[in-house]
This record gives sequence, structure tokens and C-alpha cells, in this order.
Amino acid sequence: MPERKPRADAARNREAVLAAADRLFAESDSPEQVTMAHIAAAAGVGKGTLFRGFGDRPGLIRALYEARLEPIRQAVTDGPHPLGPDTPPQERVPALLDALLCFKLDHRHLSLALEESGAGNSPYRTQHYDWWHATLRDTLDRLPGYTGSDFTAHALLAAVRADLVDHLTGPRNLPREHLRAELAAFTARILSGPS
Amino acid sequence: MPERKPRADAARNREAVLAAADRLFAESDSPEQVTMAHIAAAAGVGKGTLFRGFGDRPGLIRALYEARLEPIRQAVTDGPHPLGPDTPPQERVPALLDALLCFKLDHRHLSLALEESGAGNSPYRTQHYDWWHATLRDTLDRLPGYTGSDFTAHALLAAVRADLVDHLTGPRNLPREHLRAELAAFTARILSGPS
DNA sequence: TGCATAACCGGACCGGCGGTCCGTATGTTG
DNA sequence: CAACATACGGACCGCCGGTCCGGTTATGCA
Repeated sequence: MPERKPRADAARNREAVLAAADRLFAESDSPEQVTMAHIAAAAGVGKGTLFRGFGDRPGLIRALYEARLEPIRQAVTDGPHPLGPDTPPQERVPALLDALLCFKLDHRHLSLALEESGAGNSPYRTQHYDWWHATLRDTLDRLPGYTGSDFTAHALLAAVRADLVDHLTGPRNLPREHLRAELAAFTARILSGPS
Repeated sequence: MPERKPRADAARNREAVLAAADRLFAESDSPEQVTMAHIAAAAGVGKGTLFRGFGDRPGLIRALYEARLEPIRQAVTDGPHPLGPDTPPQERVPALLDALLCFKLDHRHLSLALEESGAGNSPYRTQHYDWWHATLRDTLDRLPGYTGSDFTAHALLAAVRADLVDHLTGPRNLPREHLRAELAAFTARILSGPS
């Protein structure tokens, strides 16, 4: 009874909006240049449709982000080695962080938009952050005798914040593979330290 | 010839604006609620004065932040143990991070306002970030045989990002001393790992 | 001390943004 | 095919950062 089938055009419009937003974010120089009116126009839709379907701007960005992240989420929750839950922690932690880093490199502006802290919606009050944190913490906890996993998980996730990634690969022109290597080295140091 | 003495009332107004902004940020729930018009009104000054004196909103926030941070900066560049330059790296790195963490705890909303990434001004394109990073990196480089100091410095600074600190001490109510201890443990793990 | 001048003040004003609202159009169901 | 519910869309609103210029006031010189 709670679920009512949405109208067909509504579903189509929803997809059109997400596709338009994705394109606009990818093409823009800065996420703030992508306004709700722009997205609506690019999707051939009125502004009202955007706000009815997604609530507000952060809501739209979140929906888009989570849609694009879904494959990785799948791979982590029940995928094969090295992201899946059967991977031993020493391998899985770096794999998780590397996957997240690559995702942010591939969706730079979208990730930047998401992490823009506006008003009460910090990047830490999102569903997917909690999920990443819990996954990482639980994996760390599988390391025998490891302590401080909660804070460590936060700190590791902070090392791949979108704006930091953007800063390192942007003006300083650090190549993608270099950054991945640096992150891997950093992670290794965390895992092999005293527990 | 480049330096002209500013008028006395201009200097007074500048201080009044900084004081008003400091108070408003401290009292507000969220940094975005503090508008330029509010600051101007609280300082008994017109909006034009704000923009002439500080350029724009980020400029005002930066000026305020750097003014409040100045004592710590002094203590780091030529102060005594444990922040000063004569401290051995194993002690100085945690001391630097702890000082920064405490500062962000004491100036929570101001720090949040500063790190809000708007348009082209990411928190990483500020003078003081470069300074913190360089200081931390150089200190890490004094550790014999340490590699990857550049990225490590970024990652350590990311662990004390204002919004993360806010998130941990806010809803989750983690006491100040707990967080400091967690950060210290994390830092220690970094320093004692394989180089 | 008084005047001429440049520096500074301040609030009316502007463009643009996120978000709302309601008359209209369209898909859906019996 | 009719009648209803649902979604559409763009005019509209309030607010904010930032600009501008006529009026004011400190300052340097005579």
C-alpha cells in the first residue's frame, strides 16, 4: 500500500534530469556554475519537476552520486576479490580506498559538488558516507588486535576528499597513477603500524 | 612610497568588523547564516566598507582566520618546545596537529566557514594551508629515511578538517580529550610505520 | 587655525540563485 | 471514452553577495 507505481513520464523525466546533470557537471569548470535552472533547461523540463523529484539541490546531487556509485557499492557488498567481503583485510582496505579514489577522479566535479558543505548538510551526514565508514571500520576491525578503527576509517576517507584529490591532480598536475601509489603507500603505513 | 598610512577611522572600522564577525560566527548555528549584511550591521558599518576592506566574503573570513591563528603561527615559527622548530620531529608532528585540532575546536564555526569550498576558492588554495603543509612536510622530512612526506602531510591535515572535527564532536558527542587522543594515536602510527 | 583635497563611508541598488505555487496538460483506470 | 489523479512548467518570491556614487570626514599644508 505504501508503494504506488509512478507515472511513466515521471520516470523518463527523472532519468533525463540525471543524465543532463551528469553532463553539465562533467563539462563545467566549477560545480557552482551548474544551477538548477540550467539542469532543468538541459533536460527539457521545468524547474518544478526538479524540486518535486529530488527535494532540493543537495538531494539531486546525492541522487546522482549514489546512482553512479551503485556499481562500486555492489562490488563491495557482494562482489569478487579484491573489493568483495571475502578479501582479507590487508588487501581489502587499500582496494576500497583505491576504488573510491578512482571514482572521485572519474567524477571529479560531481564529487566536488557533493562534498560542498552547505548549511546543515555536511558531507558527513550522508547515507553513503556512513556506509563507507562502516565498511572500512569493520574491515579494519578484522585485523587482529587493531585499535582505533573508527577514527582511522574517518582519517583514511578524509585522505581521498574530493577537493584534496582535485587540488593534487589539478594545479600540481600529479598524474593519476602517482596519486594512487601515494595513497597505497600511505595506507600500507597505517596497516603495518603498531596496533 | 608603496605604504600609505591608512586613516584612523578605517583602521578602527576594520577591527570592529573583525570583532563583530568573530562574535557572529561563534553565536551562529551555521556559518552560512552569517551574512555580510549582518556583519556590517553588527559592526555599525555599511556593507561597502566590508567589501572595500576585505574584497569579498572569503577574503573577510580568511583575514579573520589568519588573525586568530597568528599566535599559533608565531609559536610554530620561533617558539619554544614543543611547537617550535627546535623540537625533534617525532614530538613536533603530533604537537602541530594537536595545536591545529584544538584551534579548530575553539573556533569551530569560523573554521567551518573558511573551509567551505565555494567556486574557485577551495580550502587548499589558501596561503595558510600552504604554510601548514610545508611546515609539516619539512618536519616529516627530518625523520631519517622517511618517504612520501608530501602526501602524508596532506593526509594528516585532512584528518583535522573542520567539518570532520565538527561531525565527530557534534552529534556523536565525542569529548574533546578523546578526539585528541585518537588523533595522537593515529599520528603515532604514521610516524612509526615503515619508511 | 582654517581650508582644500583625497580618502572613506554607507545604504540604495542590481543580477542571479534556490525554492514555491498553481493553472494546465497528460497519463491512467474502469 | 470519460473522469480523475498526477505530474508539468514557468512566473514569481525572498535573499544574498557584490557594486556604485553622492555625501561625509580625517588629514596635510599654508
